[in-house]
Amino acid sequence: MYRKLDEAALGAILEAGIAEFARCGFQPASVAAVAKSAGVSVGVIYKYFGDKDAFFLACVRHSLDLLDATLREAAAGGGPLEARIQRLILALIRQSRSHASYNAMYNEITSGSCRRYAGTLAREIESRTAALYARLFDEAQQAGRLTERIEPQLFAFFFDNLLMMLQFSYSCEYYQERMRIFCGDAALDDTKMADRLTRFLLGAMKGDVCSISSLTTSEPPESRPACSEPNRISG
Amino acid sequence: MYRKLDEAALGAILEAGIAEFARCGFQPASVAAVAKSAGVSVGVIYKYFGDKDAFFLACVRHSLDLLDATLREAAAGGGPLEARIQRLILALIRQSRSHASYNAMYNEITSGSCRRYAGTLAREIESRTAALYARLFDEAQQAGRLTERIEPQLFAFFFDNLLMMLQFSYSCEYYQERMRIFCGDAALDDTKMADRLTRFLLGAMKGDVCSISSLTTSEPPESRPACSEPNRISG
DNA sequence: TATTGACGTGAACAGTCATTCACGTCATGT
DNA sequence: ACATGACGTGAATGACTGTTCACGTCAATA
Repeated sequence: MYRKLDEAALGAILEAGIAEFARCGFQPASVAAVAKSAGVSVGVIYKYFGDKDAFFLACVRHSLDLLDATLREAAAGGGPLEARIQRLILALIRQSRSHASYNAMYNEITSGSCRRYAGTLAREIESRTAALYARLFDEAQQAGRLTERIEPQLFAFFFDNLLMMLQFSYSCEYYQERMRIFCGDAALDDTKMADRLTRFLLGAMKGDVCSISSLTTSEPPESRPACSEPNRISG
Repeated sequence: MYRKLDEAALGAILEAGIAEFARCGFQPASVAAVAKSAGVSVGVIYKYFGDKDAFFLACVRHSLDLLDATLREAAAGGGPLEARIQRLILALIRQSRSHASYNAMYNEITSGSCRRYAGTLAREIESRTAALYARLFDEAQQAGRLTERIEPQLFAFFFDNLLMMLQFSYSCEYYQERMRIFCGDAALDDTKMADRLTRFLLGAMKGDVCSISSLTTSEPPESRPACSEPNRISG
């Protein structure tokens, strides 16, 4: 019992930390509660991680590794773009259900009490997916699969916005409740949700070549043939 | 000085509260700090609002009123659907910039330390927009302006997801940094951002009538004519 | 087996914060 | 001008939490 903690014990501490931070947020999380839930004394957390701040960052990074693996696995398979997107969405939904704490902790990271980590963590967390998605949609655009009327980075941004909200919707209480208000029972059917979001995204990728002529436009990336449909219906 | 506080003074306390809750989150927010920043003693906050929980709810509701007004105003004008959507987006972006605390507080509401309000607040906050958007897209679908392949409520859900993330992206530090990572300088141009998101949404509304035949489909709301384009390009 | 010291333990400390309430102040009514 | 009491004040209270460190334990070594 008085030997250095092994990998598994440290992992258990990190898991307990993730659960606690996800449950309360950074500041209200209690180090003593983490220690108790992990079956160790507070002392070891300070010996191994320094202080609460460093422990928090360790928890974030630990959860990042696992999320990364999920993402990579889901994105790895080949196949048509549509199928890949749908697979990614479904994987994220399922991962959010089964590892709710991980996603809930992400939500906590974005909160005000983590303000001083905002820059660092945003860069650490988002730059990977940002680059990945930007490349994906850049290639799609070159292959003529993504409308020329939206820059690939912006498309990647909207895409990730939808994915993040979907993850929160399956792992944080507030967002769960919100999804139920919006979708009713439709929220319960993972396959349906993934299917509809895929359709939504594919529609957005194809773009609407008509009916935007009247809008304020700022340097449209490319002009397109005129619209062949009735122009608009005011509602 | 020893008269009952007037409307303005109470408003100032609520504003100070919103700023504090937005800055730290619920638990770390200090009632004493709010009192100091509002120029009153802690006592009055307890006299007028009961306790910290009740004060928090009062702040949320106060900010809701103002947000509601913005939303209603932006949604009120007529005109073509496209223009209305774009106007709404632009209004939300500008409102997020000018009243960052309000949106940042929303983000805090979704956090774990507000768990016990999740149900109540979600219902209070979201049901208005949820119903509004669902009706909007229901009408659009009946007018043939929204693809039949997505249920209006789900479309409204995705729509609001995008709007929420956009608001956070202009008011919370973490999301601001994230947006910069994804979009670079494009994030700075409000008109451009509103324009691109509008295009994205209009594309999604129109839907992609092709190329989903290979996907897992769950009870597609309606069948559509076969696609006339090459089917897919694997990437 | 005796010794050693690396290691985890958890009581104790210092600081913070929500909440209370005895008190001082001043607008009002006479 | 005085008495009254409604009202805000802010020091005090009690609870809680991050962090430390003197101590006990036990695996390894000779």
